[in-house]
Amino acid sequence: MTKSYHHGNLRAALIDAAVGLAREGGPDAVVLREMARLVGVSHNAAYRHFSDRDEVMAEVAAFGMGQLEAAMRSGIATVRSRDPKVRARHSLREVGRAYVHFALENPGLFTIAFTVMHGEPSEERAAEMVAPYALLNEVLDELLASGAMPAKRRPSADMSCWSAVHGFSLLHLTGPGVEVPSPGEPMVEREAALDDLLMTIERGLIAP
Amino acid sequence: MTKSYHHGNLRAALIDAAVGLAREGGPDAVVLREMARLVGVSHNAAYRHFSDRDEVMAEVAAFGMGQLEAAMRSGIATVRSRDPKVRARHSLREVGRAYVHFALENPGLFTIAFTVMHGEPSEERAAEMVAPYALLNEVLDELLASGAMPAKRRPSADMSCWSAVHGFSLLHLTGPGVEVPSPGEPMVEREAALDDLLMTIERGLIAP
DNA sequence: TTTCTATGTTGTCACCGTCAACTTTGGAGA
DNA sequence: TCTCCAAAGTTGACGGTGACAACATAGAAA
Repeated sequence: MTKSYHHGNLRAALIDAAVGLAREGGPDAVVLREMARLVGVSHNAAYRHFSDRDEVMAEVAAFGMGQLEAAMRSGIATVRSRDPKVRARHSLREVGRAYVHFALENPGLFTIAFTVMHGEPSEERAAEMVAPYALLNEVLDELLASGAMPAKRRPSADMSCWSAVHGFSLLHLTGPGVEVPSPGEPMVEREAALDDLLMTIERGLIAP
Repeated sequence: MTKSYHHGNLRAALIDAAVGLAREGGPDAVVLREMARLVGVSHNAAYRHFSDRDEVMAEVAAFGMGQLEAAMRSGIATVRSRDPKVRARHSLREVGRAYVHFALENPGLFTIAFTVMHGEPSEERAAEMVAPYALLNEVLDELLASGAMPAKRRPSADMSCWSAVHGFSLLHLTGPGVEVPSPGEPMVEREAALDDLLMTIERGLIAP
């Protein structure tokens, strides 16, 4: 409460502001001075907590990855099937769907999460950044264990699935000629296209 | 030759410089003042030929799309098969491979080509921006005509294929945890993963 | 109570995109 | 051939940004 000279936990507040900016305007909207303004602190205050703008971006990216992972887990949690094969296949579909939905609903965060950052992150941070990828691999392991997918397909399956949903997301976010859907009809088409994509990948992994 | 006051075709020269900067440093490296410096003209000279930095970026993007389309055509041109079905399938693989290779070899151009631009482009420019997409559709039409792919798959096939190669490209350019390969061994793994991706999509489109 | 260091602040610099006002040039019309 | 004018390039300025350095303050440790 003491809003005197020392803020208390400025770092967290700044990250919060940065996430807000990121949500609204994407990477370019994350401006150190604007963060400071939002928190009610002078420009340069951030430099006591971050060495760099890049460090702030890394923080936002990590947050975004966390949110993405959570969304993917929620997607998996909706699967009701008991039969292992069916369950694994449905799980794969739902992580994919959740991935795309998150990207389309959180363009700014998603974009920043997948923006290169040159600094070497900590061990823990590195793990955080690949959590969604790790989760996908869990689902694929389940698919393999259920016997639904030939073993030889497993090694490259992660990259294939990830590529598909990642590409679909980005094309709909920044692709040329891909109509930006105002909420309504186009959403339906987009969902249909997503369904087809997910089924195509699934067939590709499972077909003999 | 007359390098006096009037340059002659400054616009083209500036675009040239912009493309060079884009190649080396990606979007952020395209700096109006640096372009002017490279061409040997004062800052602000560009404003006689472009209304905006965005307009320059649009020009670079269009150039990149052109290069991408050319690369894809070259890929198709390598296909030797005569049998329609085989030929169509190989063409699909090779456009995909060319797409990814272009992206990985021209990160800056590729990135800018897929960067949103808010202004309404001309009719002609719009066509230029979707040329790679149009080319993919040609190949898919061929695949359909050859009878290799069920007709009901055709409508969403474009998005599925495009998503896959686009995602693969971007994940390898900016993905977290995807090791940046110095020329050598990792390239081989990457090519193997790409092969598997292309085959997975192909199976997904063709499997009954 | 004193002091010392974390944390914020003020001031400054270089760079960028953009606007406005000025200058030069080469070609169209007399 | 001469004149003049619009197109093309220049100079100068403004606000905004990330970063650095020097200074100020609070709050805990001594």
